[in-house]
Amino acid sequence: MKKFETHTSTCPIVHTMTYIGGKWKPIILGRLVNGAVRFGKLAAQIPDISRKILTEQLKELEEDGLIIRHSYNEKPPRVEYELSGIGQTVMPVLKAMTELGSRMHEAITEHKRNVTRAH
Amino acid sequence: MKKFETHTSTCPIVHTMTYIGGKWKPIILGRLVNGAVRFGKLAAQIPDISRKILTEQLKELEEDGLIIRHSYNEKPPRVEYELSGIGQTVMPVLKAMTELGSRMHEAITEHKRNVTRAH
DNA sequence: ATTGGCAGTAACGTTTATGTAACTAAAGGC
DNA sequence: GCCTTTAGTTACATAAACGTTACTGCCAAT
Repeated sequence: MKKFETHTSTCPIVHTMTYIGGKWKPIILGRLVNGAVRFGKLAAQIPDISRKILTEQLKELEEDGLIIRHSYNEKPPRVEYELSGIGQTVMPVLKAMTELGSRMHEAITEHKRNVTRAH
Repeated sequence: MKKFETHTSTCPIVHTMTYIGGKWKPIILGRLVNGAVRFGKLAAQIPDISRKILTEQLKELEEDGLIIRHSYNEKPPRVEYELSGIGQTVMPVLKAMTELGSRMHEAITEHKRNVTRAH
């Protein structure tokens, strides 16, 4: 997503989109609500995300302070990601998105079926 | 945003992102919560969106059934957009995003200042 | 000696999203 | 006749986002 000009804007929704508006970020954050998760487990649980994109998104989330990266100096390596204090504050949005998703998907699917049938 | 493979996914957050995950969609929907708004007013109220993008996004929202387009046959033309029933169900998400945005922006700004100072 | 697992990185290519500028129609005012 | 207004459209261009493939280091097990 092309960056907003955050400094120009005062709209709170613009701010929210700036930090968690990426295609994958809400999904990644949603996987972390139950505690720290390893890199490999994230990659396995999120369908169709490439490791490169996952790495990039995690790095951005870390730079913004939404998540914390724990790197254990072991072989083979072990790296875990967990929500920070700031990251926890996103949970109400994730919760609302979770509650909305399935119902809205059904409603829209039916809406489109009706539109198609109408012609 | 590249489309998700919605049919493959069962994650509600993925569904939500599919329909309102675009850069501008939550912002547009946020402008409609207080009733129908004309095209030109939307363009004026949303900073930095081009008319072309606004048109496209409105068309997508209409196809998904989130908003309703009212076109009055006048000269010069008048077109208004308003939230549909499905569109109303998005409001909890918009509300959560609104409440989160400003506070998160401040928190992240301070976080980054600290990181920079630490070196 | 070879293989496997983990958490990446590098180089490269494609696709979407977004942006700019110019243009349209048709009525009303000057 | 000419200008203004509204809600777009068209053609063109760029910038992000996203993806694939191949590669790395290091230890343990086979």
